[in-house]
Amino acid sequence: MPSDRRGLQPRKQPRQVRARLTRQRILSGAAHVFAEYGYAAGTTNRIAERAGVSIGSLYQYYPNKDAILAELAARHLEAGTAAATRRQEEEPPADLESVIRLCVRTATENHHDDPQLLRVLMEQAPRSPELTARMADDERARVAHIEQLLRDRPEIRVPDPHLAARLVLTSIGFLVHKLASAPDPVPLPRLEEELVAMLTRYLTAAPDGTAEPPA
Amino acid sequence: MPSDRRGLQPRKQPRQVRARLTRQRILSGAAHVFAEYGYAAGTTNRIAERAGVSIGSLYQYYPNKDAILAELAARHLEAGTAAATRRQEEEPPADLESVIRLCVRTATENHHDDPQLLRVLMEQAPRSPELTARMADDERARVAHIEQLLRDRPEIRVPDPHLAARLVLTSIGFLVHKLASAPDPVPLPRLEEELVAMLTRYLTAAPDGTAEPPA
DNA sequence: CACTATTGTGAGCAATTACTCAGGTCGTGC
DNA sequence: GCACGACCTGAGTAATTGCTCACAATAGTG
Repeated sequence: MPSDRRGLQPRKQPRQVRARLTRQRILSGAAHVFAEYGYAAGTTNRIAERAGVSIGSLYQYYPNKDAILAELAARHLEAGTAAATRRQEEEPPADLESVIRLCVRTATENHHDDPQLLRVLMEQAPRSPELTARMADDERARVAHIEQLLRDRPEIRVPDPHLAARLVLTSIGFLVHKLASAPDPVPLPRLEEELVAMLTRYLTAAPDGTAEPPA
Repeated sequence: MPSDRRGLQPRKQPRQVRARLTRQRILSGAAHVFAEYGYAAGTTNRIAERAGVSIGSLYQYYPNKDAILAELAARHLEAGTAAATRRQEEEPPADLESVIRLCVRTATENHHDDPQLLRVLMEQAPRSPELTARMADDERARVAHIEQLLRDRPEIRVPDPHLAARLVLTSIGFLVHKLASAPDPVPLPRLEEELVAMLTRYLTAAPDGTAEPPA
């Protein structure tokens, strides 16, 4: 099992349409194979076969197996944030509950795309420094965003907005993923309601145990 | 990579003390190796070396690599539930907050044991039917326990106790694990406070958005 | 057409892996 | 002491893996 850190950049830029198509086929082949077999058992030969491309072609565009997952991850993150910002611009959330609901919706859509692949991505991220960095950056940005939002709203009663933001985002990201793809899955609409309820109550309740209704 | 499902039962029962010691050394060697290298890169030869035991001895007691992880998981689960029930008998929780706090404490202790190994365990569980089953059973029992507890307490205002129990337990299990071992880790006492706050508010608030203080 | 750059191929190599087995060492009861 | 079973050893095997490379096919250009 070689693959001794050689960077994750593609080793060759496609100059013809044919090549771009090949790259695309490799990527979607990899997505299917990783989702079905997991990362370890998702061999490069299997990916090439599934993509309908020779193993040599695969290695013309990706220096190693990690690079394929890295690009898959990059595209996923990019698509996710793009969708989130677009949606936020279309319909700016009025109250806290709407903000939370928007986050939950984003997570559920994210999950709906390809739960299996998403799991592989999250599992493998900690073992690849480049992936970890990318995902940490993304997470940091989202946390900062929510944190600012919490600071701006007077109805928020929480001692540490930063911690609260982390808690909220981590909760959403994982609970959706976990409970929606459990052996006994929770229906997404139900899950959304409960999550929104839990988090808004957490954020708007006063520290002493009493609570106030949202403004 | 053979290992074609041969069952996870030990292939030989130790009859002498020497053998029991060997088994123990293999187990703790495996715990270290899996924690350090992950499951895929935690090879059986490395485990044997770390345990100070020959590879042949390893395969006298474990039919394959999966079986080692399975026993590790079984022991972990067993220890966890034992500790939880013992603690619950020592000091029966009075109010809801105490119940939640007890759950959180159990999770943090669980985490404190060996965060890395715990991660490997949770990652690998879905790929091994036996492991999945065992962990699912454990989870079901804990959920049922909390669910009953929620039903017994009048101050709980939540539409579906079963879903609420799942949500609470999944939240605790994962959030502790994730936030305590993040690159920027949240101090455990802080995390405990916030988690307890979040979950008690969720469980005791009335569905219409107002809330009542715990009885 | 010819010539070059780009793209595609797949047999096969080097490394690694889970796992075996023939034979040795140790403990235990007589 | 002796015999027998329990226990341990580790070089070796078959299979798998990520990846290379010599070559073939195709596209672009004049």
